Amino acid sequence: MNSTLADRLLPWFATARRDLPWRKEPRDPYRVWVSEVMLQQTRVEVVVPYYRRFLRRFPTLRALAAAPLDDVLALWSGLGYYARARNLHRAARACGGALPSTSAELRALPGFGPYTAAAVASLAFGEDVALVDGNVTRVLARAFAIPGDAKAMAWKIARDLLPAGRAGQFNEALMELGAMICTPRAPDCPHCPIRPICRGKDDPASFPAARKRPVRPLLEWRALALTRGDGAVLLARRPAEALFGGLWDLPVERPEGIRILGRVSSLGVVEQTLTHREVRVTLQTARASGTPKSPDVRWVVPGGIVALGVSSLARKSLRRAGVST
DNA sequence: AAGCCGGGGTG
DNA sequence: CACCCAGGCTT
Repeated sequence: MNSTLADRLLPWFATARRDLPWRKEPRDPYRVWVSEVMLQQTRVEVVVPYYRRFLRRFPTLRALAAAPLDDVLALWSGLGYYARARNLHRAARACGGALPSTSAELRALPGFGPYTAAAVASLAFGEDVALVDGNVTRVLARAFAIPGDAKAMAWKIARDLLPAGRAGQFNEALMELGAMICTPRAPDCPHCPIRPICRGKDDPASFPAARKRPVRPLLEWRALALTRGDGAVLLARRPAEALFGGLWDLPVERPEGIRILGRVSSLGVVEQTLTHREVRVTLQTARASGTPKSPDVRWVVPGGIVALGVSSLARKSLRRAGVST
């Protein structure tokens, strides 16, 4: 008997499956969606606490659609890739109370690419549709010894292997295998359920082929921590299309309507390494007063920052300036 | 097809 | 320090 990959994978998954908050049965499409978006390029352990907070504040799609974008970004603060939050919010408002139930319709909503549309459709609506993420690419690249860039071939193989009527389980099992056994480094081949049919088991490090990374350019920014007598700090909203778009941050210069009192002093340098950028912020501080002219500039009192979207880098600068976040 | 978009855990 | 994570959007 020539047993298939699905035949080996599904029994293993039934016993090894992690208990994650978005796996509660019956699957709620909204919850599946939120988890899938948060999990884009983001590890499970990082997502879990964000997911719990998000669902507590926005328990339903309607609650999310009714909320202001700033509230959504506030709960996304620190998670990164903030376009995900903006698209999630846009899609919630666009889909009129309920998610569409097919991958083709989902694909038309903002933030739904090939992966997320297939994930929500198969996991929440039972559609027989394959998916490929970083885990699946790695698992299939090894299992079938795919040379070079394995992504496109992985999609073809995933479709070929998909067991009818069990797409959701199969997709989740494939990703779980990639996360728990067939890991990027030091995969646990001896305990792998598909080891007998894996072509890459003797050389897992060769698959998928390594991509070369471009060098990280250095961004040199300035930031001004202007504080008021009552402890408030002045924040400015970043342009939507910029890095950290739509989030609140320390201003680069003195905004219109603001007077600086006394002397400007240095707070040194704050740094943050991103995937494609190295950011170095030269930080200064001063006492100030006045009323900002732009609505995108605000005095934020201590404790008020929690209600705004703020990047991890901005949080570092605020901490350096002695502002509690 | 390639570049851009965060942040952090891990070897 | 390099690598990569339940990717999508833009050009």
